[in-house]
Amino acid sequence: MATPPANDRPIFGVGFFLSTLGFRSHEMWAERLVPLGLDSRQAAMLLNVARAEGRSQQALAQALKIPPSRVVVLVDDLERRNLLQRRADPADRRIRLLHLTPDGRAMVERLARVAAEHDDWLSVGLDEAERDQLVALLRKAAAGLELSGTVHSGLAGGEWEPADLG
Amino acid sequence: MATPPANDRPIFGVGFFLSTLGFRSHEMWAERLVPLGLDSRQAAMLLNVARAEGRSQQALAQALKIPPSRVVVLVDDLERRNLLQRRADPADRRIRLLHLTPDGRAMVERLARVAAEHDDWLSVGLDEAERDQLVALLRKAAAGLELSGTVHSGLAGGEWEPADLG
DNA sequence: TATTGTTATACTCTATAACTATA
DNA sequence: TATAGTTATAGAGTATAACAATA
Repeated sequence: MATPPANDRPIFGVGFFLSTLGFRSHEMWAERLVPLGLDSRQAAMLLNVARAEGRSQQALAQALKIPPSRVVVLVDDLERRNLLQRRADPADRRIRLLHLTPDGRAMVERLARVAAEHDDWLSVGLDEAERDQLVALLRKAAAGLELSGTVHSGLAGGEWEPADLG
Repeated sequence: MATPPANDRPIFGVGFFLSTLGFRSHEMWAERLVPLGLDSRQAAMLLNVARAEGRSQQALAQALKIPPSRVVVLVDDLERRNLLQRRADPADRRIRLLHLTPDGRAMVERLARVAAEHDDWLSVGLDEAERDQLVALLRKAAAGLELSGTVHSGLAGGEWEPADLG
């Protein structure tokens, strides 16, 4: 049978559950970050830099889709707390290269643990097979949306920029 | 085999994809509402009232988890545009009962069509079986989270408050 | 002249708290 | 006195635009 006409379809479909669960996931993620003293964006920044140290602030702003002016203050804070470090680019002195400090690297590991906890919490209603299935389907849906626009992705290789994590 | 230790688990799991896709879903949903002249919250309000006409503003505020003061201005706007109507409660004159106007009902039907389009768009990478599977898994995950706190739900009966739709 | 990072400004949301009218 | 709705105020978060240094 074909897809039923719009009016016969449930309002509570993919979009509804995705938005609702996504919202709740983000909400809870932010809560888990409080003890770490991190903003969800700052967490994303740390993970992003961890994946490619030596990024410029500009690149980061683009990946996270936030204005460069906002990156400044967030990096300011991370630098003050010795998690991130701005280094000069010998080739172009306008650019600040972002690097993790040892504390920053420790924080990234902590983030990985918290993310795992978070995932467990999110999928508490699912058994292991279902959880794998869910991730696979979400991945596929994301690929179909060419989400590279929103979250810079190289989906083909299974690589994701954690731009919006949180 | 058991769940692997936190540090060996991918950062890009359920939480990441749920947040990312949920965010994108909401973003696109809001875009689709622009031509209708609706805010995502206003859309949720209309759907909410459609499911139970005669709700009070207070009840609506609780269901949508937004302060009553905010409900006022949103209802003001919807009333000005003849989509919603405030009626006096004969039993308690403090209360305003919310009802859809004929225009409001037409708008709800339009919303149903837009929501169907939106769902199609979201699941463009999936075939029909996969899409059904995804909804089922999301539903199950939502049930596991006892999401009734965030989105007032009677999940058992498959009934959802569209509080956070969008 | 264009670009990186920065600072300053202005604006949009949002929540909070005062206020009124009923109960 | 307590509650529904409303109004007013103040605060957070955000983007925009001006600015300085370098290319």
